[in-house]
Amino acid sequence: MPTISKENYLKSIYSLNLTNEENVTTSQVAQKLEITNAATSEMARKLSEQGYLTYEKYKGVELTDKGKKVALQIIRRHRLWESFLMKVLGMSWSEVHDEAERLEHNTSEALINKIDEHLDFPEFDPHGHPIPNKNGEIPRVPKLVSLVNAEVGKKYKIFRVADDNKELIVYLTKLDLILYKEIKIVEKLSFDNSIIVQVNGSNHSLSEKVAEKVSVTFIK
Amino acid sequence: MPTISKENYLKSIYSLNLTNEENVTTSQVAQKLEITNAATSEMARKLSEQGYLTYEKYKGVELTDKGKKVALQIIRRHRLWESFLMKVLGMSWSEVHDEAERLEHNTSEALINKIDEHLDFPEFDPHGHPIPNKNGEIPRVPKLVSLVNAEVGKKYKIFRVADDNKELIVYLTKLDLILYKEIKIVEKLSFDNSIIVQVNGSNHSLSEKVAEKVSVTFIK
DNA sequence: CAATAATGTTAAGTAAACCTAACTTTGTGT
DNA sequence: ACACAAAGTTAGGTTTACTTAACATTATTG
Repeated sequence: MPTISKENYLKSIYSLNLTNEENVTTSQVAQKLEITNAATSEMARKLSEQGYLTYEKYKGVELTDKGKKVALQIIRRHRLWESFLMKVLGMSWSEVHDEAERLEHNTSEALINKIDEHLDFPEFDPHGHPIPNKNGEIPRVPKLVSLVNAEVGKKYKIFRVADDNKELIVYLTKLDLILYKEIKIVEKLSFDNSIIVQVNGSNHSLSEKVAEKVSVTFIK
Repeated sequence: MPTISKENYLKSIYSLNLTNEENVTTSQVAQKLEITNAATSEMARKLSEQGYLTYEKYKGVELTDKGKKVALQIIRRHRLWESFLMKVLGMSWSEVHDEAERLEHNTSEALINKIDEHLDFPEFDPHGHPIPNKNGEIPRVPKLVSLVNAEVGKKYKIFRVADDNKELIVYLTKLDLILYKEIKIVEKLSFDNSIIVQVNGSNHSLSEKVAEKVSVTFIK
């Protein structure tokens, strides 16, 4: 069993890999985990010794099947906990990420499977991220567009919101920009890349920073 | 905030203190936590430096109000988690202790209060232990007798079973010696201090070791 | 294409929480 | 009461996961 710290490295590498063309670098991981590059280099060496990833100095890391398996397990736990805390215990969208971040490392297979069952095996978490099943298989996700690339005049449904920023989520909730909400792109302002969207009949301006964190699916 | 390790020391000291006449000694704590006396002595020094307890060399430790507060908080989390895992997620009596042992250190105030509310503020956990409330107040417990001291011919209700031994709980469950079950003391064998009890009309012999772990209330 | 900036690594040090082994204090039995 | 056993403490060592500072490699750019 990897330690909590190692689980966090593997999880970070997995998710960085999804948005990376190239190999994940040690400093990307360091930034994500808010630790020094030095710590990451050292851990990369250890994790590769233990077969969780391959590591070439100055070239970055890549998860092995063994490493991916652990990462997917942690991601599964995280997303199921988030779902459970919201749906069963009524915690708020903005609270659940931090809570799940701790619980995910302290949850047995038996417990997480009970939670999965209790929720009737959900495919997506409250932020729109797919939940790996018992075997680490990930549900198919519809074609997503980042809100920054959405087209003016078209309608979209909010499908995913980054879950790692509490304030962002509080802000979006306040605007009723919640999951599965339908929105229309009213205007895009090229001088600052902000976007004006229509929600519930009223318009809101979103900065580029915010729009980057929201993914949508096109609806006719 | 104390570390997980420190939380465990404080919790152990608190519960040892309940059954102790004298001060809790470092080696009692060491035994309970399955670590060496050396580690416990050192930790006693640190915890007293930090104001969680008073420590006099060779004389043992005593929790301060600050230390008691932490201990009660952890105990509250433990017992609420146990209740929740059984009642809401259908985990078994024997599974929940170990699970709660991990979760108790990774649960925010907000979450534990949601759980408390979801369970409608229970007073006792599935093993019969009282659950401290938000303010650390402990519900009144009826007069309990250890099963080893129960009297032949009288009837009792099972009120508490030690939760720290999985096998014991599996064993008792198999005999249907579960919480709130009514039993009758049929016989006590003085040569080995074993006890024969009647449950659901049939008799079972319990060793002294087992009987020690069960507390009962007298019923007329 | 060489200088320099940026990125990444190594070495040495720290804190927490343990360990073993040696030592000290306390309790017990005759 | 005093010798010895039991209980408790201290000293020194280990592992994990970090840190800072110095060093090495790779990328950029003038």
